[in-house]
Amino acid sequence: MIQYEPSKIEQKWQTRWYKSKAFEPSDDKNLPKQYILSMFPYPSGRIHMGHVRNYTISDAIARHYRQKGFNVLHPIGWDSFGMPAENAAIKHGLHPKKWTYENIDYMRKELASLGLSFSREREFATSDSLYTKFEQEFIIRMFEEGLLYEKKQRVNWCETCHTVLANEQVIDGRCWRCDNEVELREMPGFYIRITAYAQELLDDLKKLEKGWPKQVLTMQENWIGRSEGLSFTLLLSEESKRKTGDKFTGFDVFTTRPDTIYGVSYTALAPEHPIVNYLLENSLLTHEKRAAIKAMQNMPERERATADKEGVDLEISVIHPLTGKKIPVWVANFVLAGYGGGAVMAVPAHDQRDWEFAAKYNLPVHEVIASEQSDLAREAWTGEGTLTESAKFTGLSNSEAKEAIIRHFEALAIGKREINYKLRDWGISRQRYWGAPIPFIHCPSCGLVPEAIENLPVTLPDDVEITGEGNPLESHPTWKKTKCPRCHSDATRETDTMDTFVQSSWYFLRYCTPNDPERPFRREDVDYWMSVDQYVGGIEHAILHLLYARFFTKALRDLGYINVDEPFTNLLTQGMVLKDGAKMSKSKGNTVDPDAIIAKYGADTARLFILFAAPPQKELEWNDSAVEGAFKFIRRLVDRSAHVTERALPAITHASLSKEEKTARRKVYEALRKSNEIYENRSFAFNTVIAAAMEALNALNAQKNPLVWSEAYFVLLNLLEPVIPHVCWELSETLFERKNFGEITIPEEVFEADSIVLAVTVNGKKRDEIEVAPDLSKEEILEKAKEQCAKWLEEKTIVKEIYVPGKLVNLVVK
RNA sequence: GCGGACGUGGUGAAAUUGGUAUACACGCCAGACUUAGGAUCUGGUGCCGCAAGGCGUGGAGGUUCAAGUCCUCUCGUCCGCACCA
Repeated sequence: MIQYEPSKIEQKWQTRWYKSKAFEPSDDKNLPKQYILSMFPYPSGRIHMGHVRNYTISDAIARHYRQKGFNVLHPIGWDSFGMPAENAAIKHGLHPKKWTYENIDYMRKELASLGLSFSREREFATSDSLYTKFEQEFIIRMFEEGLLYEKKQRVNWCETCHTVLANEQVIDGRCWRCDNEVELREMPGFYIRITAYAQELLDDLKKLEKGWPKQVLTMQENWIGRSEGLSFTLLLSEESKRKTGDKFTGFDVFTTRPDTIYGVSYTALAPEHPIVNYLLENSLLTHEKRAAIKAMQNMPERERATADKEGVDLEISVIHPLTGKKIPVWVANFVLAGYGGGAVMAVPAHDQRDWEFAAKYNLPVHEVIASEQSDLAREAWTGEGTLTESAKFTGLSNSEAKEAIIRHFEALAIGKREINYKLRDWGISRQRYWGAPIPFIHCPSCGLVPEAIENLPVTLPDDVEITGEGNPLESHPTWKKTKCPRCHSDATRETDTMDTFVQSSWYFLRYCTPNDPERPFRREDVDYWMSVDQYVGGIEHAILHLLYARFFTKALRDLGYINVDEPFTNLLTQGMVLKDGAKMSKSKGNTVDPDAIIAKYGADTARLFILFAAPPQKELEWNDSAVEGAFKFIRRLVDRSAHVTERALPAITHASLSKEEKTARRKVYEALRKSNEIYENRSFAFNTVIAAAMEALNALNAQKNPLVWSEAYFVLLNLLEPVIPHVCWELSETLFERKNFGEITIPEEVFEADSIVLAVTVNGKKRDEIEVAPDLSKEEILEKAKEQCAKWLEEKTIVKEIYVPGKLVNLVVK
């Protein structure tokens, strides 16, 4: 028996690949290309099984395309800014930079031990100052084009820790670290105007329909949340105008149900609405009412969603734009400040929220859409119907009325058709040290000024102490002190750093030109490599990262940097790795350490198991004995290679072979055909290719022909190389001097059998099988089928005979 | 509530897209070799039944010569969004 020692083979090939730069793409831009990309990792310290799965999938795809003669870019890098580095600094007293770069060095070795065919020359970390430099340049260009702006925002603030907290860091209204109650605070921050691209981001989802999972497209569509309707102004009544000091004439509302306009019985403002604030500040409400409104304002938006409907009558009124009647104005906790002007027209009869609010505060309900199924005593009627009590629109169906009423408003110039999006602008400010500094300067005379391009990058100071309390850039003695690039007077640097999603929004472009110190990338390289042909990563990035990256690509296009509309043509969202039915996690203690698996069985076994146990899109349940099974298959593959006698693809006269030999040959080429198919149709169902290869090996065992064995190894090592590369390179080198890596033609004769087996079914139920010559006539086949199934045909009349060539015969009897 | 994905043996999963359901693997059972086996090899393994046979892709209907696959309804699991006017 030939020994299979994975550690020896794997080390040998990993070293050879590294030394020979085997996986660097060619500069020849005439070659057909494939850009295969996995989502880059955060350098948390050690790789986990999710990484192994992610990179094994993309590696198999990359290796396949290399064999097919493509120029393949399969890069790796590090998403290396972020909070865990600061947390480690607080906990272990390590500098975030040291911690991060040590982790990168360790994880790079771990990934190498998997035999991944990454380009080494294009690797970078997003915390490299060169990367920061170009990113800051992009941000400044966006500012110049109005795509970046500064405004005040309400944020979660922890007074004891002296920092802003992300929503995920607020647990039951308290700080995750010190347990102090979090307060909402208005703070200035930088925002990227992603909403300017809402329509294009929505429209271009169509371009991705072929290559992206439907689920992700739907999630993005919902997130962008386009809705079409009518926007108009509700004017304050004369006495209300006076009451609010003539500061306001009215407010805008947006509705998707203009057909219900005659059913408006009150209106409601968000607690943050300027009119509400005016009433509060000028003590125009009772003490109780003011307290109630303040309580609403202090409740975070996420909590309001689950809270009961609450409101306060503001004791002012507006005029209905069509009827001229007075309508009371309330403040309500369910009205969102950031959407549709922060105010709604309320139609309790035809909107469930409005109905609940009206029920609670005893407000009138006017039915204007009639339907037999409607029961307004129980709930609002939101379905179709006919308009009633709607002046000249009475009698129209509500879908006709929508259009008619919008046109009516436009004709009178008192309202207009409007499109609203749920998508909000992207707040990128983080009061954190370990991130890319936002390259702006606050000048007492010039205001907000971008840093001069020639001064970039604005880098982080190394001499900081990370305590977790406050932003170290803020407390650093000198860092933020600078000169205004415009007037050269003393000025202060912005101390916030950028959200790490900014870095991951353009890293795929940086890979196109290997580590150019002069520019972010070369235009011609991007033109050649982009878009990414296959992107592989977790479903958890379905919205944020994938939406931001799509936006960034479009924005950089419009800034003149690139000529690409969509960054990722095809997307594969891999399933999670589970153990005992739950996601592997340290806290659950159900992790399997990739290093230990590689040490015990080798990388090829780990890769084989991961690709065989489930299709890549599905969840993968870890199974120790199935890992063992994968190892045994490789060992058997190595062992049986002793049957190979030829050093090249042998010529075989198919007709001269025995039945078993023919079957073995057929199975081998079926596996090859399957392999080609899964890449072409982008299903990447490696599990079926591996199963086909196992079937072929089983069929080979039933015969002894050395030529058949030789041919089989020539083919099987070719198609298994993407999955178990080390052992395939080893065997291929020894047996065929690697001449079998490349395109292999499938001889069609192997699929032509001497005889074929047809199923015979009676009334669709399988009763027997017949073996016939492939060229036998339909009549003879039917005759034979009837003969063999005579038992089932006794005392019956055949009413129909169906013959599906190569498949079956169906006899329909009565 | 809205949207999406998915329900196939004891388990992970196949099924050329309407044509022989359960390939391949794990597990289990039996046997061979062996001092031994948690190694290796061989065979068996959907369910009920002694058998003939019957029943089987979450459930109920339907279309069809033929349905895991198409249609309608329904139950269940998972995921995303969630007071978006």
